[in-house]
Order: sequence, then C-alpha cells, then structure tokens
Amino acid sequence: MTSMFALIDGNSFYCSCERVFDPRLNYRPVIVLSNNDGCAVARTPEAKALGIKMGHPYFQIKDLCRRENVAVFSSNYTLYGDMSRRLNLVYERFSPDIEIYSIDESFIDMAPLALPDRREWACDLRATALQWTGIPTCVGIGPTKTLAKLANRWAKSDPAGVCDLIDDEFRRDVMARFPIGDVWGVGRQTAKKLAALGIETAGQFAAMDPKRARQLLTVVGERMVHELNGRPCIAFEDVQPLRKGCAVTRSFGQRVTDLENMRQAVASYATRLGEKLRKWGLATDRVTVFMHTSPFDNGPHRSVSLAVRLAEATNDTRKLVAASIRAAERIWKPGFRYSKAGLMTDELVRPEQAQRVLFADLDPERGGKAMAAMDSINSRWGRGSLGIASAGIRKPWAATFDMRTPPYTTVWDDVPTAR
DNA sequence: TCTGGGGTCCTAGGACCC
DNA sequence: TCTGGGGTCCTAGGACCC
Repeated sequence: MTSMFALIDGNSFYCSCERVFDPRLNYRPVIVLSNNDGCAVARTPEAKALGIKMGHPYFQIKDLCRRENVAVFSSNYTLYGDMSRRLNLVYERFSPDIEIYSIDESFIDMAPLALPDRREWACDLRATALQWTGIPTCVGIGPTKTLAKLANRWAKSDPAGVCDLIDDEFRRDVMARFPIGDVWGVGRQTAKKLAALGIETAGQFAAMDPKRARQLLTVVGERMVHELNGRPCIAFEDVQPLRKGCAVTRSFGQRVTDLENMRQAVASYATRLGEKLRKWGLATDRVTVFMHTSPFDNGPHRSVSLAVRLAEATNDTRKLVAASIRAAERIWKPGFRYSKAGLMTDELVRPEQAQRVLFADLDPERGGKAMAAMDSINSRWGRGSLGIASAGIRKPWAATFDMRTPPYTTVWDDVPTAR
C-alpha cells in the first residue's frame, strides 16, 4: 500500500476563532497578539496585505492598526484550544487515523481510506468543518508528511482551498515553483546554505543527492530530500508519544529589580509547572531556573541559569516551589532590570517508575492528596484561586492582556446568547 | 616520559517548528 | 514606555571507563 497523508489546518487560526464570535470582523483585518501584547502572532490576509509581519512588535504597528481599522486581540488560548478540539472532532468523522500536530494542524492517514475521489472528500471535510465550527480550513494531500505540508501551503492560494500532489506530473510542476524557504524544516540558516549552492526551489532540493544533503545539513537534511521525493521518513504518530520536557517561562509585565518580586514570579511559575506535570501524570527530579534582562534594553545585561536536583522525582508544587526559589536566590544579583524568567525541565518520568529515595518521604500519599485537592479547587474556581503564599497576591510583575476576549465556549457566563 | 582505541553518558547550543 | 511561549531533534565536546 502506498502512503498518503492529508494535512488540514485552520486559516489564520487565532484570528478565525475571534471572527466566529463576532462576524462583523469578517470585513476587517484582524490580528492576535502574543503574551503581554508583545507582537503579532496571527494575521488575516487583509492584515498581511497591510505589511504586518509575523512577530511584528505591536508598539511599532499600533498607529497603523488604528489608521487602518485593524481589529487587535490579546491571545485567548482557552478559546483557541477549545475550538481546536471541536475541529478535531469533525476530522474524526472523516478518518479514525489522526495525528494532532499543533493547535491548528492535524495530519490524517489517508491510505486506509482508499477513496474513490480524494478531492471530493477534502471539499466535504472543509465544508463540514466550516459549518460546524465556523473555522475556514485548507487541505493538502501528498505521499509524505512533508509533501502534505507543501500541498497545504499551495492550497492557500487555491480557490477551493484544496491541493492534491499525488499525481507525479502536477507535483513536479508545483515543486519547481515552490520557494525553498517555505519547505517544512527549512529555516533561515538552511535556506541560506542551499541558496549558496543555487538551490532555490523545492524541486531543486528534491533533486539533490541525499548523501550530499546529509553532509551539508545532517540527517535532517537527508530525510527532507527523501520526503520530498515521496519516500516517507517521518513517522505518522497516531498515538501521542509521552512528553519529554516542560517549560514555564514568562516575560514580565514590568521589569523586575528586586528579589522579592523575582521570588514570587518563580514561585508562581513553579506552581504552574506542578499543575502541568500532574495533569500529564509525570514528574521530574531536575529543574532549571533562568532569568535575564531584555536584549532590547540599554544598560547592563545579564543572563543566568541554574539547574537544581530534587531528592527524588516529584510533581508536588511545594517541593517544586521550594527548589525553584532556592535556585533563584542563588543566581540572583541586584542592579539589573530583569525582563524575563522561567523554569525548564526535561527527562520527565512517570512517578511510579521514578527511583525513590529511601525514607525520603514518610507519607508520600499525603502530598498527593493535598495536590489533588488544590487542582480540583482551581479547576472549579479558576486557575490561581488556591496557591502557595510565596507566589504573591498582587503580582506587579505579571503580564498584561489588555485586549482579551472572554473564553466564550468554556465558561458558562461567557457563552453568547442568540435572541 | 610517552603512548592507544574505543565505548557511554551528559550537557550545551544550534536550528527549526507552531 | 512597549519586542511571546513552549516544544523537538541533532551534534559536538568533555568526562569517564576499560
């Protein structure tokens, strides 16, 4: 059986989510901002046409947005996550074999479907997704995941929003016109290296000797060449592999210059880390704490990190907070305007498999029960209802979201009513 | 004093993705 | 004044071992 994949994604996904709940936005350019209202992370085609780039700092385009009547939103991940879940429920009606690749993209293994008419199937999928969720999508079809991604990109400029690259001749034609920098896995550095060899299209890259690609770009490059030639090297991940690492990092709403605020920030990040680990049923015995000043600031710069070991793998907020604060205090140095701090951990383990230290905890069950109680209170009353005192109450360092819409679909009070 | 060839494991850093 | 957050994978190099 030859391989065949579809990649379906939501168009300008975050912007489309906002439009679902305010159809008047359909006639305006829309952008959604990153955390802290820092920069643009999603733009509708109308906003792109105004010259707003991905990652464009908001303060630089504020005037433009006002002038051009651009609708500007703070990011609302609760809403986007819920819309994403709804989309995947639609996809599941069209195929049981789905890999959720990101919040707005899913791969579908089409080989087992043995469809008589792929195009009709794809159009039907798009229409159903639009009708049931309000989100417009595009579908790309190819013999490998890389080619499905490529097809999906090409579909963006197709009136029907579908591109099928199974046919060899059509595929060659498209690839000869497809810019190398838009290939999945080719970033700026790689594009530069390839351009130096005169390679500027996906078609030229596909024609490269795989061994040569390996020399130039490691095995990653070799795999891309194979994938572009229709030989699958990237596995379809039907069941999600266990998460390998976890990070909680935030830029501050205002610069932090004193240890007390830094302690609070790190404590609240550690609280969030514990929540995430418990939700996944994972634990860690090593946490890295970092803090740094802003590269855009004048004045003295500083960037430091420290990894601390815990006595044993845990996801107990209290232990994570204590260890993180200890580490933060050790690397803290006054006299700097810190713009960001965070926690990182990798090598997550299942707690039951973790090595236990003898007599490390005389009553491990008690810790587990306290955390479970805290999680259920916070899930009932909202994140942060019950926390650790060291995380602070006022939180002057916390990020701001001035233009956030309500979480329409996940909080009863915010569900829109039709009259 | 000088002389070897592999292994493994860990960490840091680069590149890329959404 | 104001420039995001959270992931994955790969490689090189050091420490250590036999």
